[in-house]
Formats: sequence, structure tokens, C-alpha cells
Amino acid sequence: MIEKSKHQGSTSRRRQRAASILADLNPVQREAVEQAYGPLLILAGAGSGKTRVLTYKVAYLVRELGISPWKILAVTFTNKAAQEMKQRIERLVGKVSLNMWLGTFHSICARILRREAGSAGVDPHFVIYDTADQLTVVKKALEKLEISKEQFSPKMVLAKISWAKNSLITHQALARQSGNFFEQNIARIYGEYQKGLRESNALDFDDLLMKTATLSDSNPSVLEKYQNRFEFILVDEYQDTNHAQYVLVKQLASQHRNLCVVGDDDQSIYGWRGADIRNILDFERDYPEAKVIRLEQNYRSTKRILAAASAVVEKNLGRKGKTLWTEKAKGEKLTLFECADERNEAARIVETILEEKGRNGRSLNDFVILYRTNAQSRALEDGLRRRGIPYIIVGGLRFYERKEVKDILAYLKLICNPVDSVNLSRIINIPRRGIGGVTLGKVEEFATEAGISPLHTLMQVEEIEGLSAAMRKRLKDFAELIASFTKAKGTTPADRLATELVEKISYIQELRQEGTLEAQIREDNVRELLSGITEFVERSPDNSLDAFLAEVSLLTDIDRWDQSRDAVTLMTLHCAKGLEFPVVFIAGLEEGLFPLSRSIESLDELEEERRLFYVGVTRAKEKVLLSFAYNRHRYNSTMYGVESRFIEEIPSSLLQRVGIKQQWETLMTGELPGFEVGSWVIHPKWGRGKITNKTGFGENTKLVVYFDTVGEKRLLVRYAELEPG
DNA sequence: GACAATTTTGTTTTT
DNA sequence: CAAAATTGTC
Repeated sequence: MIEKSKHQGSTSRRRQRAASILADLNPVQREAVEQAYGPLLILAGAGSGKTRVLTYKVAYLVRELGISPWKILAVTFTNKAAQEMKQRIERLVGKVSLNMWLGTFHSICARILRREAGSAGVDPHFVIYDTADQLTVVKKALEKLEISKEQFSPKMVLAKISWAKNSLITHQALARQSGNFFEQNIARIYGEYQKGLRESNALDFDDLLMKTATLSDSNPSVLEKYQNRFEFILVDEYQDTNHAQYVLVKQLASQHRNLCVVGDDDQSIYGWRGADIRNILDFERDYPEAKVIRLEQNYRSTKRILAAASAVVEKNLGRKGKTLWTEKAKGEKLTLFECADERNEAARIVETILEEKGRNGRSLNDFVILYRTNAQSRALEDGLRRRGIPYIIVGGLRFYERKEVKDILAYLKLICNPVDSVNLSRIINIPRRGIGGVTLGKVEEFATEAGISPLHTLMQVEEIEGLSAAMRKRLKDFAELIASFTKAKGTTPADRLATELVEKISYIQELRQEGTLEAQIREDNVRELLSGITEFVERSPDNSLDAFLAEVSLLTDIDRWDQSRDAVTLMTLHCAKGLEFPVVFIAGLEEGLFPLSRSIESLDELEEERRLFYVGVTRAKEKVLLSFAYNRHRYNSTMYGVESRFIEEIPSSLLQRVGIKQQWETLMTGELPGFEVGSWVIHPKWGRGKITNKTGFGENTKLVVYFDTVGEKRLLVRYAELEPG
């Protein structure tokens, strides 16, 4: 009795909450949420609340239709998006939502493969190799096959292999279908590469997708299990799915056909990674009974921003076409800075940030600076540092790709997966143990001949010929070190294991001895990694090292990004997908840079660049500031910039130009903060000095500076490369 | 085997 | 111009 009334109570409460759920949505969004059964394509324009629709849809399924979360699969583009959605859904439906599968394609696939390892023909403890690891394997394969890497550059080979995998083509199939010498060789390298991965018990990113998508070929029953289970499937960012992902979704949804995909063909920006825009364009052909709903009301940007973005993307031919509208204010015009060079560009962006901060009371995390290539961040960073503005770079040299982080992770991976030869060779001499390339070569040779893993070989080091007794001891010590941790990992939580390891190999101690600023940063990164592991252990039900490694390989920089920190964010346009900021800068709008020179010749690629620009502009809520530079230093030479065609594609009524002349005038007459009498500056040659006198304004400011090294010097700010310090 | 000196190479975006 | 790869020296 008690139970029954409890049940009823919760049902009516549910109703009530469900009603309020739908009340939060506009009529079109509501329609999208209520359309639960059958294939559904939601064409969601930028800022139209698609994440909202997805979360509410899950809530609706669970609360209103009584679907068990266990039967729902939702796929997002980044782990960050998954995490956010998870939290929002949990708030709507409670803890039961934890039973649903929600993650990126790659993490969902990894999960399936570990569960179905037997059927998939992989070891459940497989490691995931990143691009650097992949390159090592390719190079080894080239060596083995005696193919010169001049003719077959590892990077190019890897791109071909990746393309093949995303098209679900095995190396055997590639060999069969390729006619010429070149392709035959690619197929051979591909085969050898796969062998290398297998021996190390490793999968690459593409394997995760491919192996899952082809799982049913040999094991239809495994597929059936998941087909039956996932009654409802939701896919976000569908415009960026590749062929393997497309096939996977199609297979999983074929049983119940309750497939809801959300996307925006205008935001398809991953063609170079194998994403096939046709997947979204042809959805209605694949699912003739599909319903299509367009979300066209934008809740993010001002009218002018939206108009500018739409005007540009309308130049594209291959698109479904939709008209975004907003109830927001007209807003300010977009601004375009014509800059002298990238230094000037940075200075003006920084200037604007300070001005906006002062006048409109914005905080630093209201700003994002977007650019096409990571290399551009350098000049921008310099500009920000010059004025002492804190910033966060997302991407670039990614956290998990840093040497110190990779070193520690390599140890941890080897501990969990002793056959991993790539990670073994990475760390066998870190810290220095006097084990060099020659010795490692002998070990690997022996391992290959004996058909066992290199680490295993080290256990029977006596049998390897041509090694000194001292060397044998070193090798054995190393093997025992790894073995002792492997033994401990069953009973010790991941964070303690990692901390003990770092201690044991004196990694931080070594860094301290270097005493450089760089070593300090490295130490910080190692500590950050360790605290990341601790955080994982506290949050995750499975605190083993295996569990941590399974997750960490699929994390990216954007997943670690802390938006609440008071700092300006810098990232590539690709990285900015799905985010929003009050003020958006897009730097480097020059022909050849954005659009990138390689893309200019092909119409498809040019259209993708244009979509990328569209993505950039539509990140902005209130203000968009574009900039280009007449001169840009690109490795050794200076490039003369011509403004990007995308600028001309914005109606001139929406765009306010700030010419180079105006800029210089303000620079010439404005006070330069940080250069006051009594403050300290740093000179590249003479080091730190104190300003004792100052005359003039702006770039013409003359300073008298006293340096400990050379005494008093008279300097013109324009020429001397001084930094406040 | 370690380290310094020299030569070569390379820039698109990322799960 | 840097970072990476290669060669040279101890």
C-alpha cells in the first residue's frame, strides 16, 4: 500500500514536471521533443537551442513515455558536451539517467569493444594510440618493409590509412582494389601497421569506429544485442559524422528505427577528417519516413551578427537552406581591424579587450580569440602577456601530448599492457638508465625472433647476446620496476599507483634539478596529471588504473577547459564549435590563411572554410571583431596579406572598418600602460631595468632606463622590444 | 651511450 | 624561425 501511494505520488509529480518541461520550449522545439518515434532529422541552426532539445527529449522519453534510460543511447561530439548533457539530464530526471549510454562515438565504441572483446578479436585491455604513437608504428612498418620514408612520408601514409579505415576498407581490401604501385605499397604498409598495433595490443582512433562498425560482419548476434537494447538513439552534430559512424548508427537503429539526429549542414567543418556532409543532406533518402524539423529561432546573437553570418554562408551552393531569425536587439555593427602586422593585430585586440572591460564592465572570460591555425596563437599570447592579461589556450600543444604527461602515461600504459612496445621504447631510458638505441634494437630483435614482447624479453635478458653484464642488470631492473607495479595495480587505486611511480622514478626530482622555467611548467603539468587521476578515482566507481587509462586516451583539451576562470580564451575555430561568448574576435582574415591557401582551389574545401567562418561568427552573443594584417611573418619570410573574401561577403552596412591609420594615431598619442617612471621593464639583451625618465606619447615614447648590466640607456619604445616586468 | 653541433624540415583543423 | 632529425665527438 505504502509503495503504491508512493508510486502514484511520484507519477503525478512527474506529470507536473513534464508539463513544466514542455513549457520551457518554443512550439517547434516542443514538436521536436514530442516526436519520439520514427526517424527524425532536426536541422538546428546555430544558437537555436539544440542541446536543450536533446536533453529535454531524453527527459521526455524517460518521464513522459516511461522509457528506461537503459534503452537510450545518445552520442555527442566531445566529452565535454556529453558531460554537460549528462548533468542537465540528471537534473531533469534524477539519478536513473546514469543508466543511459551517453558519450562520444569514440568512447561509446571503446566501451562496446571492451565488453565484446572476444567477438571483436581484441584484448579488453587494449590501449589507444594517439597520432604520435601512430607515427612511430608507421615508421617501424616502413623500416621493416624497407620502404623509404622520403617517398612515403609517415604523415601521408597515416592519412591514407585513416581515410581507408573511415571508409571501412581493410588493408586486404585496399590491396585488392588498388591498381598502381603507389597504392599497393600503401596497402602493404597499412597491413604491417595493423600488425604492429596488434602486437602492442593497441587500437588507433579509427580502429575504434571501424572495429565496432564491422563487428556485425562476423558476429551478427552481438549487433542484435545492442540493436534490441537501444530503442532510442540520439546523435548530435550529425553533419560531422564520417562513413564508419554513419554505418554504425544505421546498424544500431535498424531494429527500432527511433533515430533522432541533430545537426546543421552549415556547420559541417570536419570534411578533412572524413566527415561526409551527405550523411545529413541525404538523411531523408536513407529514411524516407523521416520527419524533418527546422529550428530557426536563434537565442544567442544579435540581429546584425546573425545577418552577417547568414549572408556569408548563403554563398555556399551545397546546403539545405534555412533562415535564422532572432528576437534579440539589432546590436552593434561588426568591427573590422585593418592591421599592419600580427603584432599590431594582437595589440589592437588586447586594446579592445581592456577597453571593453573598463567601459562595459566585462570580465575576461567574456572574450574569445579565434584563429584558423594554432601557430597564430603565438603573437596573440605575446600581446596579452605584454599587458599582463591572463589567458587560456585550448588546443595547440595539447596537455595530453606534452612530453612529461606522455612519459608518465606511457609508464602507466605499459604497466597495464606489458606488450606495448611503442610506450616501452618511449620510457625505457627515461629517466636516463644508460639504455640507448643500440641496446633497445638488440632487445627488439630478440623479441621479434622469439615471438614475445620486448618487456617479456627483458625478463630473460641472459639469453640476449652481445650485452655487457652491467647492461643486463639495467634492463632487468627496469623490467622488475614495471612488473612490481603491474602486480600492485590490482589492489591499489590509480592515483596512489601513479604517485608512487612518479616518486619511484624521481621524475619531479629530475625536473627540479634542471631548474629552468620550462622544467617548472613541466612539474606543474605532472602534478596536474596526478590530481586529474585523483579526481577520477574520487568520481568513478571503478578506481583502477585500467579504468582511468580507458577514459584518458579519449579526452581532449576542450574537455579540461574551465570556462569560469577569469581569463581570455584562445582557440582555433574548430575548437569553438558548440560554444558561445559575448565577444568574439576572429583574427587573421587573409586570403591564404582564412580561407587557407590549400582550400582555395577546391570548391568543396572553400565552402568548408566558409562554414568555418560561419561557425566562428555565430559563437558571438553581442560583439564580433574581425581583423587582418597586411604583413604576416610566416616562418622565415613575410607574407603580404590581402583581406579575406569572407569580409567582402558581409554586407558593408553591417561592418564597421577601423583603418590602419586611425589605429596608429591612437597608438601614437595614447599612454602605454606599464611604461611609467619607476616601473620595471625587460630588455631582450640587457635584462631587467628601471625606468628613470619618460617623454613623448604612444609609440614615440622615449624612455631612460637604468640596467644593472649596462647602466643607463635611452630607448625609443617603438624600436626597443621592451616588456613590462 | 651521452651530448653537442649541424642539417633538415615543415604549418590546417582533431576524436 | 623553430623544432626535429641526423651526424659528430668524447
